[in-house]
Amino acid sequence: MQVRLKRGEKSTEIEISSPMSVSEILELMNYKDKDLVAAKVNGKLVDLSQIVKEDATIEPVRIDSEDGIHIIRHSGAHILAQAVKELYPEAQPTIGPVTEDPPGFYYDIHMRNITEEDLKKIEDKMREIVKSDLKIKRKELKKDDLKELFRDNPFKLELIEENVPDNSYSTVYEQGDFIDFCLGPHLPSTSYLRAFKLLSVSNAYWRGNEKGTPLVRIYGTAFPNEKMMKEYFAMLEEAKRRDHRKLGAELDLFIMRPEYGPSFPIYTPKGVALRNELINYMKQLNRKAGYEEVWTPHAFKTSLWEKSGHMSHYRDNMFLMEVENEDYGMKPMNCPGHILIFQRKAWSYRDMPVRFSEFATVYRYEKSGVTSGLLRVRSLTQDDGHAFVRMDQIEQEVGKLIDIIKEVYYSTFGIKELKFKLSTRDENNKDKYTGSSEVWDKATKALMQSLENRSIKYEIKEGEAAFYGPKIDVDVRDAIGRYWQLSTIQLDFFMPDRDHFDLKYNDENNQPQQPVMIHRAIYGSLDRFMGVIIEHFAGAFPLWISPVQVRVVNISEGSLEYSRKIIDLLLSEGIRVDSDLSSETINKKIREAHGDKIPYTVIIGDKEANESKISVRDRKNRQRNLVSLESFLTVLKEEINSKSLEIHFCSN
RNA sequence: GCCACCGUAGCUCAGUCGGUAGAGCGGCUGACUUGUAAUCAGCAGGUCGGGAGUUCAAUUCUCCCCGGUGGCUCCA
Repeated sequence: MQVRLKRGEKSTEIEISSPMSVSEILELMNYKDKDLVAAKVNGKLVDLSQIVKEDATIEPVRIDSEDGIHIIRHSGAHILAQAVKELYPEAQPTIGPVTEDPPGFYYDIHMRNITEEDLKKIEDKMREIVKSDLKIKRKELKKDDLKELFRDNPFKLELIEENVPDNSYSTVYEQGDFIDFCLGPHLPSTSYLRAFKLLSVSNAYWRGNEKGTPLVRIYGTAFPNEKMMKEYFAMLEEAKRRDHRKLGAELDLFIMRPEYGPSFPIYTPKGVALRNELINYMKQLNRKAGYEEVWTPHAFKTSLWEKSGHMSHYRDNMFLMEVENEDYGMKPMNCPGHILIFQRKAWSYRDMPVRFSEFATVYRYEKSGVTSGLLRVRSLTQDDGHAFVRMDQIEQEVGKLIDIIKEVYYSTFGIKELKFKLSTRDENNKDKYTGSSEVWDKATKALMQSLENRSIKYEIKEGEAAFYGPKIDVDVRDAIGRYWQLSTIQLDFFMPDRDHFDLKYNDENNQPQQPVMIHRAIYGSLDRFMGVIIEHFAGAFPLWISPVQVRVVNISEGSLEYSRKIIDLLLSEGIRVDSDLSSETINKKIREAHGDKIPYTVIIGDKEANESKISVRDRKNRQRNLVSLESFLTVLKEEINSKSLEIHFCSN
């Protein structure tokens, strides 16, 4: 047999006469590497113990390669499970996958709840296992033998039943007394786990089903060496500094008073300055896209929510109240209100699309464990909008929306880490959905087409469509790696139908037709979007949304009067200005301006006052002395109007 | 909602092996009048998240509640 060893560009070949393992072959070829953990044989990732029986190309997989790291973490999960089994013999391991984001692994185990102290003990036990350098052995077993082996573990039995066809084989991995049902590959032995740490304990459910068996989930991470692990933790610390909850408090953008309103953010003057800029920008885009702005009340009688289906589908998330024997509900969504506006008159096919937009605060009761800073709250303001369109207008309308999303995220805010998702119907469970198959297929195709026309990469999430229609969602990553949904474009065949609001327009033959509703939001939740951009800019906002654009500081009391004059002039030009005219030192004032991430600090001393000039320092430590106020204002206004992502004045 | 952890001054945190608490920053007052990342001094702030229990005594121990943080199908 011909065996070729491939290392990057180089390759060498030998001839072997009988089947032998990868490690034997490598030894034969004099390939020695203490960082070798696995190999790719003809492109397939396998253990070093894998027997080669035919012509093959072998690529060594080192511990610090992408595949190597994956294997370390996978074996880390096994060692974790082994440690748990040794400490708690009654524990039943279930699944233990590698996670991409955050980088690491977890193992879900059916056992009693454990505390952080227990976690320490488990980690110590893992170190023992690593130290004793147990060989990790792969074995092939028949399905029946697998079932016999795991007869005490119903979870593994379920997995075996599900994944291994009758009468066929699958693999287990054995290290010391521990054996796990697993496809592998794994490290050659436990001592290769050189840098690892257990991170946290939480609670998960078997198959993610809240009514299923609760499991203990233990999170950990592992790296090829201590240095890489340290770097990772340092990076995490850095990310925490961007956390919008921390920055929101430091920059005085919003507060929370959980004792009075858990997860109801309260916006302070600076936060509102930022919000207003975001709102004005979006209102302008909405107008350009043909949306007419409307306003609807914050509560309606439940009769409206019954008609819209919210009382049957969304009741648990609604704030309900009784007033004078009548039931009311705070609005969790705006669609029914906008439908009432649509219904106020008769429409022609020529009028379509009809579009309404509203910056509307909605109220949703979220379960106590799922709220998080501004990213998931119970009162949120949506840049909501609804377009009522003809079937043939879907693709164009959706395309326009995608263009807006691209403009807002990519161009205006420079946010590139977006994930587009197309949620479609579960093809095996069509009864769950309203509307005909034909309409669904057409609509899904239209969504797909509008994404592809703009060469946007997207994931298809089959089965994640709402029961009333397919949708496109845009997710973004936060400072600590979690993804949150921002924009959404949802098609809806449900609310316009005869059983609900029975919406109509007349076609060219004067026949009544049912419009399709497009629910859409670009920021999604303004609150969430604020959280995202606080983290994205780490609080150093572009000038146009910066709550304080300019701070004026004086050097000493002598320049007080001239400082006040400059403040008034800036204010009269519509610049958001604050000042520090206290008797503190200039050193301290500058330090604080930097801490507050103020874009421009205007410094006024005797020199400036005498020459009727100003000096400007920016938050990047750059400075221009003795310039005219006019030249500064020109640049300020240019940066504000162009929504510049950079501040330039001090760079020339 | 479930699991773990957490809740001390406006903020960040220390502390009490059970005897009702302390620092820095911030605030206020005064002195200093400063030229580019913390001037000095004094003062005022806390029913130690809420409730109940154990105890001569609870911020500290126990239980309950309220909040916060992280996690809750990235399938063997």
